[in-house]
Order: sequence, then structure tokens, then C-alpha cells
Amino acid sequence: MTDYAALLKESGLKATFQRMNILECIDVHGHISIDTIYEQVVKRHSSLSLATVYKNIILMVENGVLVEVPITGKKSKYELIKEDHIHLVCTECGEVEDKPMHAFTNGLFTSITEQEHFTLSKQQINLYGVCIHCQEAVA
Amino acid sequence: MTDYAALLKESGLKATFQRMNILECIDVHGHISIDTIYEQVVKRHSSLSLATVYKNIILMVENGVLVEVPITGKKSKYELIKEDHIHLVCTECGEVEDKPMHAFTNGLFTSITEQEHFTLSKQQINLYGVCIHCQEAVA
DNA sequence: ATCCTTGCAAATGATTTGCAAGAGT
DNA sequence: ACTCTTGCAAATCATTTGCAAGGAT
Repeated sequence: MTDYAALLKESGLKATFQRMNILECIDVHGHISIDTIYEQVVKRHSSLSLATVYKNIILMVENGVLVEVPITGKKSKYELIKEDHIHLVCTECGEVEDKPMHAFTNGLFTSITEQEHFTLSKQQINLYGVCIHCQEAVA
Repeated sequence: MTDYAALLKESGLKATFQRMNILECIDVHGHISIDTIYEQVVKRHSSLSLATVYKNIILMVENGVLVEVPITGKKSKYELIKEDHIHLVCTECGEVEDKPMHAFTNGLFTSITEQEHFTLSKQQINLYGVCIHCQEAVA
């Protein structure tokens, strides 16, 4: 994924310098909060406004470019839209790692929701714990 | 679950009138936001302060009585601590319904995290969609 | 040329804090 | 009695908004 301009235009949004930098920042970091996006992008664009980051994140979520990842006890992070997957959330360092979602977990969720006549549109699986790096840091 | 006083004392918290009413409110509603807890409980306790609700929710989450349920695009809801389960989150009405988590989904998550040497402490599965009631309301 | 986006500053909304009075054990 | 909790009001932090100037198509 590299052509952020095309991604934006396909979604009906203008390809501004700010938006492309925000997208690149999210892509590089994987999962990142609004504050951190601002801190990172303002380094290259000293005139960037935090309000612009807020406006664009909201807009890009509405237009299906980004997905919000709400996290217990913290501010939400954002990621580029991608296939369904599982989040491993480290409660020590806050990092989020993606793991593939197996077909039969997916199938199970589908059957649970079908049973309920619930129209499933989005899945969100967060597994909280301590990542291997933080475990080693303590030891 | 009815003896909220015992639940609080086991967790090392005093059984105040406010706390017991907050717990009962959460228990009855299943999943509820801080604002709504306040709106509900203040009906019976006109002197209740919103700050007290905030303080107590934080304290009861820290002490393992409550669990935060973060939800995409909305304020978090809170539930009493209970066995692992799946949340069906209706994007129309905002209601959250619990479904049991099957043993092999659980086993799958355990094996994914073990592979990564990630110490799993909490699971959070949210399935977003439209519940049967809201589908009927549109039809 | 037109319409959308930006940056600023102000407004709003949400959450947290300090402290004196009151409640629980 | 002692300690923790409450309610209030103020402080802080997060998010949203309005608007004139600048940028994208």
C-alpha cells in the first residue's frame, strides 16, 4: 500500500498533502492515536493543526479508508482498512499487533449472528495481555 | 447476582448507597454508559453527583467489579464482571447483547497468544451490525 | 473558477481534582 | 473514632466549530 492519493480519490476525497501524510503515518505505525499522528506529522509540516487531524480522521473513517480501534482504558487508535484480523493489545507498552483471523472463527461468528438474525457488518477482536518484549523487559 | 454489598466488600470497597445503586443499575441494564447510569440513578437519589459516578466506575473497574466495553464511535459502556462472552453491538439502537463464547474459540485465542508468547489476560469480542428489532423497525 | 480543505481561535463537552462535610465500619 | 466517600465547584483535557485564506481539480 503506497498510493495514498489513489486510495483517497477512490473514496471520493481530495488528495491533500495533510491527508497523505496522515495516511502514511498510520500505515508506517500500524495502529496509532490521534495525538501521536499529530506529533509525528507536525514534524514534517510545522503548520499542521490538530483540528485538521481530527477532521480528517473522522472523514476518512466515514469514507471507509480508516477503521477506529477502541481500546479499554486508552484513547482509540486508527488503522488502514484491511481484512478481518485479531488485535493483540499489550497492556504494558500499548502496542497493537495484528494476527490473521482463521476461517473457522469467522464462520463461527457468522453462524452466531445468523442464529440471532443479526446482520453482521464488522468484527472487532481484541486480546489483551503482555507482549514478549515487555515480559523480557521486566525479567 | 443480587448481593451488591457482598460483592463490593469482597473487592475491598465500602458498600455505599451510591455504589450499590450504580451496580444495580448496571446489572439491570446489562451494558450502560456513565451518562445513562447517572440519569437513571439520580432519579432515586436526587443529590447524586456525576463526579461520584465517574469516581466509582473507575474504582470498580480497578478493583475488578466492572469491565469497560469500548465501542467504536461511541462512549464506553460498562458491565458487571462475568465469564468471557461475545458482544453483539447494534449500530442502530446502540444495544449490546451477550452471547456465550464457545470453548473452541477460546482455545483458538489461547493457541494464537501462546504461539506469540503473549500472556493473555482479557478477551474482547465485539460483533457490530443491526439487531432484529431495528431491522423490523425499518421494514 | 469552483468548491473543498486548512489553520486558527474560540466554544463546547467530557473527565478529573481539591476540599469540607457526611457516611460506613 | 477513624477512614473513606460524597457533592460541589473549579480546573483540566479532549473534541468540535466557524470563518477567512489557501489549495485541489
